[in-house]
Amino acid sequence: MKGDRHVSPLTLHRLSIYLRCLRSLSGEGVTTVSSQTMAESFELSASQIRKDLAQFGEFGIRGVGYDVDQLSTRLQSLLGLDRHHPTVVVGTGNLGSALIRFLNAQKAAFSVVGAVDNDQDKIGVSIAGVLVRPAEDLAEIVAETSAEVGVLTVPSQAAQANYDALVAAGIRAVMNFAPIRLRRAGQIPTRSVDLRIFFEELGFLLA
Amino acid sequence: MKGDRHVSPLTLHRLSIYLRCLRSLSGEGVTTVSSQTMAESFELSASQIRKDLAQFGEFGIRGVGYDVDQLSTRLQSLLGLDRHHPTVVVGTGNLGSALIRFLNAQKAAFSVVGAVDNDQDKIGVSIAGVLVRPAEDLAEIVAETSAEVGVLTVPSQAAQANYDALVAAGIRAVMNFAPIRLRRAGQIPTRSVDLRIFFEELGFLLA
DNA sequence: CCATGTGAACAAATTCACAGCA
DNA sequence: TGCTGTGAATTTGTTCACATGG
Repeated sequence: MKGDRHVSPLTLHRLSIYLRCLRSLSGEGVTTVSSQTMAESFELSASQIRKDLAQFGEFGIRGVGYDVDQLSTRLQSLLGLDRHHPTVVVGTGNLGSALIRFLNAQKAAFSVVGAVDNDQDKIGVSIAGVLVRPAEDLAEIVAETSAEVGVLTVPSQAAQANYDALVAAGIRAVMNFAPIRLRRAGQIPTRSVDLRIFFEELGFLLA
Repeated sequence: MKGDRHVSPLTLHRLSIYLRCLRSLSGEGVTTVSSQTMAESFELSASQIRKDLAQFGEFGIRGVGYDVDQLSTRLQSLLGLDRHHPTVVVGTGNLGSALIRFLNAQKAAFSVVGAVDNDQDKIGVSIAGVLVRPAEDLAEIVAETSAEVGVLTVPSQAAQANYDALVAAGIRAVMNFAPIRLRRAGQIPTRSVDLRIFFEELGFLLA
């Protein structure tokens, strides 16, 4: 590793993709792979794979390639997937409840340990084993569960207030699905995913 | 406009963001906005806004700025949002049904006109007014409804086969939510969204 | 040998800075 | 005057090509 430089969002995104490819290879029983083979199989660029990985250390063996499982493990560690990240979901509508089921179905690093909503009809209901509690309990839940990640799946009008509440409650990162540009509070890493934007991009390609 | 050059994915993504910002401004009753004001309000870059927009024509008035509604309309047209894109959903699990409800809740360009699943328990059920039919009926549904867009929300093992089925049925664009790298069939625009990748990126930022 | 890791060459994207127009 | 639209400068990202080492 060469002094933990800044990692570009593009590289970060590709690290996740490499991990997905490696898992797929591992599932097929492949133990070693060269950047070239990987590039051909998954429509990537061989030199880019090498450049991306080289930022974090020397993972390959010259003349041979990369050990699939070893590299996989190393990437998981880089992406913090070898640690558990307790997650709370704010807003249990269609998307919120789908995400709870999605995240808890796969036994992965992000598991949902709490959920809140302000709709009386939803409070008290359990989704994939997670009890939906009133929005006022948010800070309490974050404290009780040591939740690190907050998932925002509330309507856009409510997004900023709930974001601020998450930050105030001491959450360490936020994943926002509300279609709005949040005003950041502090230095909390925040990732916004606007499903409508993906569809709109497709709309352009259709035109 | 200057001879319809290639539009970079980054620019395309930002066009969607600009549209979101303009709608928000319009909702606040703002009628005119300068690139600078917009940049400050939404944490964007003023010169980048101008560069991006200038690719498609001269939308602004020097000394004044942009007409919010006019630019909004123009962007919608660029993104093909002034046309209707009938959409079919393949796979009506958590995410699939959430997307059906999501897309049909907002009266927007993408509305779901059909859905298929291969689970007997789901076939015959209606989700937000959309009847779930057997997977075998896919080609028929695409033909009946003139569906342009296919949304893939099936488990990863089934994704490639269903993708191929969509393409064979004559779909014009595919939105894939299965966490797999699809092998493209033909020149069909295809956009993949892997929710796990967004979480993994957040994992890195937490580490 | 063969494939990695890397500096050097190239390409793309962003920012700067200002001419030109309402 | 004030803000757009745009070439030029800069930064960032990608590809190339090869020295290096298992």
